[in-house]
Formats: sequence, structure tokens, C-alpha cells
Amino acid sequence: MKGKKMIGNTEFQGKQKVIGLLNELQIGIGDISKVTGVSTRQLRYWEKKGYIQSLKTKTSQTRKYRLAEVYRVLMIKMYLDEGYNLAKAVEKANTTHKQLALLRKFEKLIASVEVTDQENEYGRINLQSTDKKQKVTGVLDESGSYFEVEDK
DNA sequence: TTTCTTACA
DNA sequence: TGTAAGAA
Repeated sequence: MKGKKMIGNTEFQGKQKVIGLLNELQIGIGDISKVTGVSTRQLRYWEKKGYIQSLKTKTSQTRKYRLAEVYRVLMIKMYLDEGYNLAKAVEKANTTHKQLALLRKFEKLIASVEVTDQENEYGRINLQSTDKKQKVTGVLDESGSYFEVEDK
């Protein structure tokens, strides 16, 4: 079974494999603190308040964080830097988190992505709804960005 | 060396 | 929240 990856009882392949592997990542509190600029003291405090979560098992008493938690910490930190208090920053981060989750679901609308100009990073994104009654293409080229709509 | 908890400034 | 202390 080449190109596949077993995680638990589930087998992943292709994009799912990549996502599976990324979700397997476990980051220590020192590293997450270093990259986010949030102190270990804060991270432990936030966890105590229930704002973030870590994987603390019975065997190893050290905290490990999933990649999703790194994003969460970064977002909280971002809103904190913008002047929000901790509670409000967490609230904003949770909202952003949900928006990003929804955004990922919208990937299903993308039928294909074409890079038309490597140099300038121009391209076309073809959107296809499940009823296949409409086809919308988002275009990015030298004239700007626009949509092409086609009814079927 | 790093992390953990607790306690004090 | 930062920092120190003592243990793991």
C-alpha cells in the first residue's frame, strides 16, 4: 500500500493523507510559545480558563498541542494585540475559527484551479455547484479580477 | 534542558 | 502576568 498512511484504524490518501499527517503533529508548549509570542504562563492560564486545549495524557505530564490549537493561539494573540481583552479575543478567535471551517467546506465548490501565469500568479478558479446548473469562473489576470458566469 | 505546579511581587 | 523555587 504505497502512498497511503494509516492513522489509527483509518487509512488516508492524497490530500486526506496530508491533512491526517498535519493533524498528527504535536507541538510542545515551548515551541508554541516561541512561535506565537504567547508566554508559557499565559498558555497554561488560558487552558485553565478553558480557552484552549492541550493533549495531556496520564503517562506524559507535559502538554502537547495540535496544529489547530496553534492557529487558535495565534488568533487570540492577534486580537489581544488589537486591544481586545482576553475574553473578547477568545470570542473573536472562535468566530474566525468557525468562518475558516466554513471556508474549507466551500472548497467543494472548486472544480479546478488553473495557473495561467506563473510569473504574475494569475489564474482561473472554476466553481461548480452540485446541481451543475451553473458554472462560475473567478479570473485573475492583468486586467484585474472578475467572474465569468455560465448557465447550463 | 524543558516543563510542571505553586506562590509571591 | 512575570518570575522564582523545587521537583520530575
